[in-house]
Amino acid sequence: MYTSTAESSADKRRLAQRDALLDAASEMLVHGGPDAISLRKLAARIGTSTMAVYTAFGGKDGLIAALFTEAFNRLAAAEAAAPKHDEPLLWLGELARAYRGFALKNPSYYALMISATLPIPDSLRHKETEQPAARGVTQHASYQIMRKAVEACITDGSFPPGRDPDELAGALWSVVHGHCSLELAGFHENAEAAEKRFYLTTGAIMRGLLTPKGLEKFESFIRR
Amino acid sequence: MYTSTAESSADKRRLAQRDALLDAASEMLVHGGPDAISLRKLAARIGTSTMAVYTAFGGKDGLIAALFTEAFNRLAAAEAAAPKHDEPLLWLGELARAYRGFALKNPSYYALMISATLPIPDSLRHKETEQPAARGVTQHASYQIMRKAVEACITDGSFPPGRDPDELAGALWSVVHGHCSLELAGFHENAEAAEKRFYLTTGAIMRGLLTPKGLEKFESFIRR
DNA sequence: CATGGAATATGACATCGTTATATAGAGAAC
DNA sequence: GTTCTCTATATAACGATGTCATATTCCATG
Repeated sequence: MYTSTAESSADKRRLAQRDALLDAASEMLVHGGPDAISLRKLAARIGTSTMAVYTAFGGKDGLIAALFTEAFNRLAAAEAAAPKHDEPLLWLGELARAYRGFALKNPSYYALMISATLPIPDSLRHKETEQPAARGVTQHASYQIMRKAVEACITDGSFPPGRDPDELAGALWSVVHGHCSLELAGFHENAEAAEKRFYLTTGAIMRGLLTPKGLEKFESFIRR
Repeated sequence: MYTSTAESSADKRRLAQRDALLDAASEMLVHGGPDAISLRKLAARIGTSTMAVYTAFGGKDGLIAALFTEAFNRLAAAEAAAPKHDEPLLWLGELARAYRGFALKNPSYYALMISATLPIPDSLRHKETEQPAARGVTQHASYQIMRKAVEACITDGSFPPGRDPDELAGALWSVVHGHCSLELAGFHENAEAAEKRFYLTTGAIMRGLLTPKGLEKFESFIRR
């Protein structure tokens, strides 16, 4: 029973409604933000009752948690869709650009990812796993893609050899996330100024991490 | 009437209860996070009714907005309490350390500041001012202190002359905020690893922004 | 076809923010 | 000092929310 890979029609129906719930919740999230997700309205939208959310996700917290992983999956998809140049440095730049593009185009999803920063998110932490929300993000594809690009920059000689890829990727993640978080909050004057600052800040962290050789390449790419 | 600076006893009573409400709300925020703030429990705690919140703040949104500015005031106080060395670079380092210390010691307040990142925060934006929450933060003391340190580093020659202080301060703010946001979310393995990453990341952005002279000074400070 | 178990619908419950209305209370005017 | 007016407060109600208990329905299995 447990190891049965052949999905019965009941399982298919279950998964279908789970997807329907997730899609509708996603639509509500994108349209009105995290607070706009109401179980009653959600159930009414797909013509069922609120109990469906409990059987599929165990409650609203489970639904939010599912949307949380959905957010990271979409981020990973956006990064995977970024053009992958042969030049690792250019690839890394495209990944940063894709990250910001995702944040700007999906502010509600990004807000949901950020909201897990709360000390007591109640959405993912206090369930079976006591661990905070972002723990384990480094295992996710959204992070691993950036890590791969960083590794390529190390073997490329753009980043110092022997440097921990996670340290470098974590630093870049912090910078990109910090900028996008502030930009979405309205920190900058306007969109153009924010974009200028984005390249300025990401450029600065790169200059602080690159080898002389990598820096030379980087500068040549900048002034192309 | 309007220009009367002499506060009547009614005004004093009003301000006193406003402070009482804010203190109790702050306690609830620190204790249980933003979601733990209930107008009913808050009113019961100080022995009044929920209407007090409406007369003092206009509703829950106004209360949250007041807590939001309170958060920035506390951050500014933490930065002002940081030791101010004669050496601007060291001062800047103390400010970054103080920022992280505030975030780690006041996760609920920091979460409240972060929660304003939402596209529709409903707490500060849709009222009289349509502007997002973080707009105008650059006018606040918490930012201006860092800006002053950056300016000192420019006149000091550590940062390139003619560089826009707001660009530099904004970049540093992005980096420090990004790291703290991820650290509070549980991105890092443990506290020691997080601290190491903090100095690594902030060091990298500094290296990417400093002049050769400033970088030399910076390196000498690092290996002290 | 019959049956057992899971999914769902319904309704109740506690809680929340908000608001209308009534009451109390404090300062102003005489 | 008394009265009057206006503001603040208390109370209760309203709509909405998440959650859960119970009853019903539906479907797969024997």
